[in-house]
Amino acid sequence: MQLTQYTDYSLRVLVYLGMKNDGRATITELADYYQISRNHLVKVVHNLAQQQLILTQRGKNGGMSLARPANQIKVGDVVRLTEPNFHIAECFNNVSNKCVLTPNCRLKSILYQANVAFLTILDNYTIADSIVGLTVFKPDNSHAQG
Amino acid sequence: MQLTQYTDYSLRVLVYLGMKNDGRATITELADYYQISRNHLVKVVHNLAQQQLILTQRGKNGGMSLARPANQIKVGDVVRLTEPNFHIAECFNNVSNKCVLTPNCRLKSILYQANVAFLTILDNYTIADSIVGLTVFKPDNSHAQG
DNA sequence: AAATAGATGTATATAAAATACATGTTATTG
DNA sequence: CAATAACATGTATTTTATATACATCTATTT
Repeated sequence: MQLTQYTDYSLRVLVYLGMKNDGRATITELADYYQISRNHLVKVVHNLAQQQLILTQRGKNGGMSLARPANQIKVGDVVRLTEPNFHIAECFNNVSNKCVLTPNCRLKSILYQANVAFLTILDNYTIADSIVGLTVFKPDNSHAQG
Repeated sequence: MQLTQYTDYSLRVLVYLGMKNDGRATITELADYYQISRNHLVKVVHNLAQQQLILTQRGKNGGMSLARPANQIKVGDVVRLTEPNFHIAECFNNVSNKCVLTPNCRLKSILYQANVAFLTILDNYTIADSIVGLTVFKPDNSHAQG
């Protein structure tokens, strides 16, 4: 059981923006920081903007920023808006489902309850909660003795 | 977010065994009933036997049966024993993790709590609970008027 | 011994996800 | 108003995970 890297990257973008003093960043800056594919990030950022989780600005001095304060963005909502589906088992996909137990099987509602519980926990936290203890740039210890 | 079909099939095997009066079945019987790949089921069944969730018997009149009563097999345990991993995000995989936020990021513990909540719900149910209302063979309504 | 059924390992196919590439659009700045 | 910076968008390719197929072995029963 895992979330897609797409969702992972989406969360990291928001965390980075929350960490930065000015709250702004470009895709290139993020790709460099996380050492991940710039091209992939382009799509992640585009989706975050479509979902109104961030604001983007094209052109020179453009970039992105959080659409609202980090403490008002629930982790659960981010996951709901970025994860492609929550087809926990085949029976959750009405199109491809071929299980002969449907619709009498109780497993589906059990799995659904578990999925709800998963997202409910994430709803108890915001991007701000994820950031505690993090800073974009490491503290300046360059003058400290090795 | 989804479980693998492997886990889905594992659950279906246990549900089928729980449904049957004699509690016994062969791989071929299951593959026919669910209309799924016999070859794939072979691996599912083998794993279920290794995890001591079912007992298998080779040879003529062989087959499988539940290792213990259906009401003593938690859905959560089945999922834990069949799902290949619970790497909710990249940072859960110590081998491949390259996220620069590790280990200061709080997201990992938030996602872990959600994963625990997911499994905890499944621990509240057994294979017997999943079966309620199910029978292997449809009730005989052949004499009823259309 | 023959037939049945699971055990096991390897190989292939499929599907999903991630990544790369090409080009377009918008905004700023000098 | 031209040059540049940065996001937008669609398509193609690569990679990985998962599912499926195949071949052969071992065990059990009759």
